[in-house]
Amino acid sequence: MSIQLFNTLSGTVEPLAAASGPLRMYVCGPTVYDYGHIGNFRTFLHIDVLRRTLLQQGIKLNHVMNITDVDDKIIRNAAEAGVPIGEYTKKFEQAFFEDMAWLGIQQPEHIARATEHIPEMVHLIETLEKRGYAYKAEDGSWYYRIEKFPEYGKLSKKDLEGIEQGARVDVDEYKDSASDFALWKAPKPGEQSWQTEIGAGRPGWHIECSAMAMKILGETLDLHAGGEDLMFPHHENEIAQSEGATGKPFAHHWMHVRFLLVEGRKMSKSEGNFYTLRDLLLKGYKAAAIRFLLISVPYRHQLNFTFDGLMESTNAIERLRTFHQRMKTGKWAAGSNAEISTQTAHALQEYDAALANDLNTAEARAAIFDLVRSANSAADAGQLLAENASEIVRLLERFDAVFAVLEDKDAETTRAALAWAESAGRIGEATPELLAALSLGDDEVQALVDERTQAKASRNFARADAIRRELLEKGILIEDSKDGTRWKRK
RNA sequence: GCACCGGUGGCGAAGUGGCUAACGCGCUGGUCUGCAAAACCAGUAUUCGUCGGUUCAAUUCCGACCCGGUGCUCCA
Repeated sequence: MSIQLFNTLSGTVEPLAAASGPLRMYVCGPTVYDYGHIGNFRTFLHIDVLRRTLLQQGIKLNHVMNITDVDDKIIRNAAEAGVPIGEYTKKFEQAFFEDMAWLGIQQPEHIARATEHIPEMVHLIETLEKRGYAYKAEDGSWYYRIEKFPEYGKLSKKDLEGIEQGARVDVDEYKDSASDFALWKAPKPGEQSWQTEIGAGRPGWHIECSAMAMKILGETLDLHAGGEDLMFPHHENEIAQSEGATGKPFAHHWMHVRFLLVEGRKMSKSEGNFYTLRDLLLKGYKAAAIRFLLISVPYRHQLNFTFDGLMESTNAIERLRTFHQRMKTGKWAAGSNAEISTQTAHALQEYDAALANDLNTAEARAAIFDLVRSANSAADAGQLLAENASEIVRLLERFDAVFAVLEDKDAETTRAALAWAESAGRIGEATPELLAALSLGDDEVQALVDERTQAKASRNFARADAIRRELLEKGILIEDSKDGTRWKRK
């Protein structure tokens, strides 16, 4: 089954395929000037969903993500912090990868840093100059001559006149035309710059992606992806630079992930609804729940991120995990119930079809929940047999290869976040409930659970209930069943 | 202002020119349980922003309007 993916360039849903060999995909990564927020991660999570879906279908990938480690904001913030930009960006790059791991986002095959590819960018600018697309301005900056590239605007469906009339493009006295964009910025006093064949300075924002993508993946990519905001001007400029230099299509397929809302409003610092992953972890929300919420709404739809939604995701994951455990560890009679087997096969088919249909994660999720209900029901009625259970476990594993929420690593992740908060002087932001919840280690919990089991055996229900209440106050939930007592962290 | 996207139950959200409008969470009642929890069962939108139009038939197509978002400017 090939996957159908909306292509911004053509405006239609098309099969995503590699021209040859592994699928060459380039993703615009973060500018490492601050901690990543949930909007950033919505994009990277959906790209992770794409990545995992492709891998699940046996498609080999060559996936590159860049790290923008030099730009205006970095220069400004590093100067304010009084540290060299390399030191400044390193801290946030590390935090970014830590966040990615906490959210279960897989590492791409290649990470490309802008500052490590200055020669490639310079070379590309030289090529563009030879072909008449680039010119050097009086101050030593280099610009791209947009009028030389008539296809400019084909991705974002803009026409040049509209852009020029938009008027708010920066007016730079040295440019030939207001809409020309910077390839290379002349040095300013006190700013980091590089001495190169085209003069001293630092790269413009767009050139790094063209240079690194083409260096690592070749002149034509199968897929290029990023947040919807990057469509214009960033991706449009990448196309202009790359196609101007090679005369070949830069990327066949373009994928853009929609922005999210937070509590129905756009997320912004001034609205007071701006959250980094770390903010949420310190409030006691689980990384898995954040992941699940951010991927539950398909990537082309606007997601409304709310705290109610986070609770919903927490509970929904809990239900899936409980079900997974039940199927895995339950004692089932030998054999196979044909009806359940058919339902499982149907769920698998629906699940695969949903993801293949432009990554419809909402439908894929629904297919799984449908099966949860019918299988639980059959299990309660004693009609679910061993073979059915293992089929279902296999299906859940297939689901989890993309959704990655079944394994409970939440306590571990939250402890790591708390350790960071401690070192960053932000431990005060951790909620009392969260600190209480992690105050007991697994062994201590188990000891109390064992004591309660003893109390129950001797019908000392008062003591048993007291222990249960005490544990609940620390966020630990007790479940008695025929097969013994289980516990879990809320 | 111009362009594009969206408005579906208490909340989130899928979807389709005509079958009972998925799925999750929540809530209510029941089964089970020492009591809980988990799980299951039943209930929870005569209706898909508003008003018109096309059609035998529209939530689904068209138009206007209202609301939210995005781009035109740094932004995932």
